[in-house]
Amino acid sequence: MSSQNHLYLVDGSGYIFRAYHRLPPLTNIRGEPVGAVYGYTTMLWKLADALHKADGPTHLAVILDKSSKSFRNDLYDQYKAQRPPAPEDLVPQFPMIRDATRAFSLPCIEEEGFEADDIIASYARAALRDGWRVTIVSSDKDLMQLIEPGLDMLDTMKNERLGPEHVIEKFGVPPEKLGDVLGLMGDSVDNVPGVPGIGPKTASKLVNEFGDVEAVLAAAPSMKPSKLRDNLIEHAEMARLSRVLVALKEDVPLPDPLEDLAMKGIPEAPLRAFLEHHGFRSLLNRLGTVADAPAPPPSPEAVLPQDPPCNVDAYEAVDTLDALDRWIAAATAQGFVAFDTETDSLGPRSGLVGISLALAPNRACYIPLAHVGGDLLSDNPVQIPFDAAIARLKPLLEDPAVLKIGHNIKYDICVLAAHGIAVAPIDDTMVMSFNLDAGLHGHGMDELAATHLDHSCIAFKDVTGTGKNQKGFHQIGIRDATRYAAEDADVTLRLWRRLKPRLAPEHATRVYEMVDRPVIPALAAMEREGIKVDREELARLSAEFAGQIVELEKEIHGIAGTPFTIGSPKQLGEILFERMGLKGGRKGKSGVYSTDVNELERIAALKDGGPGIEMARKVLDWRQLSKLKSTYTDALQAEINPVTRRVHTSYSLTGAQTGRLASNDPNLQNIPVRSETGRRIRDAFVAEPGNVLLSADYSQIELRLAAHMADVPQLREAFLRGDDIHNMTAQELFGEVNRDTRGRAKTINFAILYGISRWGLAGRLEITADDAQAMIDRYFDRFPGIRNYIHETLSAVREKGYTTTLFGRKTHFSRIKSSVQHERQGAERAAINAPIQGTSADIIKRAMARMPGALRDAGLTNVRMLLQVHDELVFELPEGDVDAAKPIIEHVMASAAEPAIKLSVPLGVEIGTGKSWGAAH
DNA sequence: GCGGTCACG
DNA sequence: GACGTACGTGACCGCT
Repeated sequence: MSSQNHLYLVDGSGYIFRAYHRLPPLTNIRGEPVGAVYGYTTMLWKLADALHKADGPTHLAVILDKSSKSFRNDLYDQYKAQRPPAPEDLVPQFPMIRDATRAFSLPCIEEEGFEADDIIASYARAALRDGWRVTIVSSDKDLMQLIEPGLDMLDTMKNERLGPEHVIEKFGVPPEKLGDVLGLMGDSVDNVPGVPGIGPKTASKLVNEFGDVEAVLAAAPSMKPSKLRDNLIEHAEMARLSRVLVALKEDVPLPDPLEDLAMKGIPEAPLRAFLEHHGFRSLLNRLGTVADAPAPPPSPEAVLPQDPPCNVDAYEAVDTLDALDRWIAAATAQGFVAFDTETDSLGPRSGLVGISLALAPNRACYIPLAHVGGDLLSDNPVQIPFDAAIARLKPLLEDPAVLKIGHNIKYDICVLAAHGIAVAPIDDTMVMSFNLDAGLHGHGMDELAATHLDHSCIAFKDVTGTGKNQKGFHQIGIRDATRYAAEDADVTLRLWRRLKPRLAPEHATRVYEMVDRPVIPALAAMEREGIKVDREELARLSAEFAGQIVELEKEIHGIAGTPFTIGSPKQLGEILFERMGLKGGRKGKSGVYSTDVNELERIAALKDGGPGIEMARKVLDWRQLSKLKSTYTDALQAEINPVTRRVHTSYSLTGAQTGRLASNDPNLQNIPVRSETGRRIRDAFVAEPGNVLLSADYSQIELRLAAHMADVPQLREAFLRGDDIHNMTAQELFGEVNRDTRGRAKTINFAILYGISRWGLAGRLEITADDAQAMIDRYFDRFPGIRNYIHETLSAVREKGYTTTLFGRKTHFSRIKSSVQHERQGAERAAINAPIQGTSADIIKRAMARMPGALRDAGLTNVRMLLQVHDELVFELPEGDVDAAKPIIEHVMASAAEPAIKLSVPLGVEIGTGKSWGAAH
């Protein structure tokens, strides 16, 4: 190894902005936001660890921006003028960045009047003059101008070194010409103007042709007449100014001499103090022995020793049956394998294109099965015959002794089911993450890789492109496909090694193994099955609605006295409240008048509203019909799968923080039912000839759970007797039962489930806040268990940061300690609701997981579960099976909590059948 | 990409 | 005294 000095210059400000946007919003043990600081600390550690290693630093400094003003503001007063202020949960992290740097005993350099980029450039120039090597830790494009022999850049998030070839690839010019390209194209983030109409492509073309900005401007008059020519001439001065603004100043006086930046290794004491201050526990582990302490909550990061970084060039493209057999044998011997399927499109009925496997970090492969396209001949044309590969993979994927690990494995189960493979047993890292960290961050693979592995995955878009030129994965060359696909399996395996050991100590095993994992195969089957939709019926409705919409439009424009876009809240608000002069328009924070249902209904009920009353009524009708047409009758026709001729939704297990499912593409959980017109859409969801649809729904499940969880004897006994619960509440609260008191009691019952506020209740019941408060007090006096439940739920969430359901599902509420009142209050209401909504979700998931087996055991092999709508399950079955299926379905649903949980209230299930979903209700 | 609106439990 | 007003979702639209 040479004794050459190697200076690392860390662009600290750039790093934290990037870390802030890429990493989840973690908080430390005191609830302070530290996501960016955590990322920054691990990054510094990595650098400090590499001291004296090949390519590692011998000298290092962190450079920060001291103030927002620099000499560039004197050149151009608009420089960085429209930059938004830093996000409020990032601001307090800036001083912590300095603390972190000091904890490593590293110099932190900032100078008034200069930007970090200029200081970095000046240090870099000085070091190069002395014959040192230089690495700039940043991914800022301005700094890329500095790249030259002996100076490179390092992107620690992508673990990528950037040399001149990177600049050429990205900007089409070598680093020394980059300033000219940046000057011409400008930079909207820094508010550097550049020349209008010139982006990276045009800029690099011009610079390559003419040399630099001055030469381009000089050549402009002789170009062929075009907008480009005009812009170059008209904005020549802006181009010259921009060229100066993007140039880096390389002669800033150095605050500390180069020699003072020498690294001394990682000093233990200050670093330990810093890590303990923030509770970065796994980093403390890395430091060595941890002081004896009662087991603190495990930190969100890794517990295992660091794995080697992902090496996408280490992955194998499997091109022979022998090679495939070797991978299968190794997986079988090991007893677990992470895998991922690649398909030609999204959705539960997509076509299989290839499969990747991972056995250990960097030990992963991709098995291309259905790639096509001419350029493959030069890449890797050899693919194993599809059927032969499937035949070999099936025993592995079905082997009860080999655990198959996927990230969102429901998708892979769907795809493989099309080829007769029933994947089992399974683990799912996405669901694990959800069961551990719901409410803290998302659970997509890219985000988890960044959080837990400090790794940035190859983006799907970077492989396939976007927009109209986007390719299907089957059109991707096998070399690129292997890098992407095998990396996904590798990352899944790495995530599994981090997340699986956390389940038991963090008490997430129960919900994972008893609720969420078991429901995956049932959901996959439902998605594959789909539901039949009567296209002709939808088309009839679309046409009918279209006619009515046109009529209403004419009438509305007539009342307004001018045509306008009714669907634009902005235009509608101006018509109503300015042109028509209606009073009481409320403007939201965006300055647009509110025109929502409440507002329009208020206008429609005005005594002196004049033409406004007609207007409001017609707009309400127009809105309803437009919504039904665009979202349902039009969109659903397009969702009918041409092969199965049914509609296949996709359920997200991690979409709702409370543990509910979410349905998308299309959403079949919000098909209209409340309005008469909307209900006609449910009649288009039908059974095949000879079959019927069966709808089974839990009656009042959330109120029943509240009665159990909050221990309210009157509610419990009312449910045991089978009484009408809202009547009972009305009797308790108002002493008499009639339509009015029952309606108010119902509103209050729901308000309780949602976390009540007197203001909210007052708004709903149209009474004063004082009266609402009196009603809430009375409710709590009659049902003191509810008051206790709310109190205990809030104490627990404030202390632990999360709520739990009866099955142990956690939902984290990081805003529960927010200093912003409405954020905190919002979190409190959500936390009151989460255990109830979440337990209900747990129960129906358990029913769904058991349903296929229960039906099979009863010999009902033609009964298919199709849909879940939170408290309702929809089945399709032969007419003749209805009588046999009803008691099975009823029993599975009613007993779904057992034996894990014994509820003190019965779960009521109501069942209906009919030829259509509408008729089954 | 965001806010407004509205469909559901 | 201002703030904004019930919990959880997803899709579509207009607008930038």
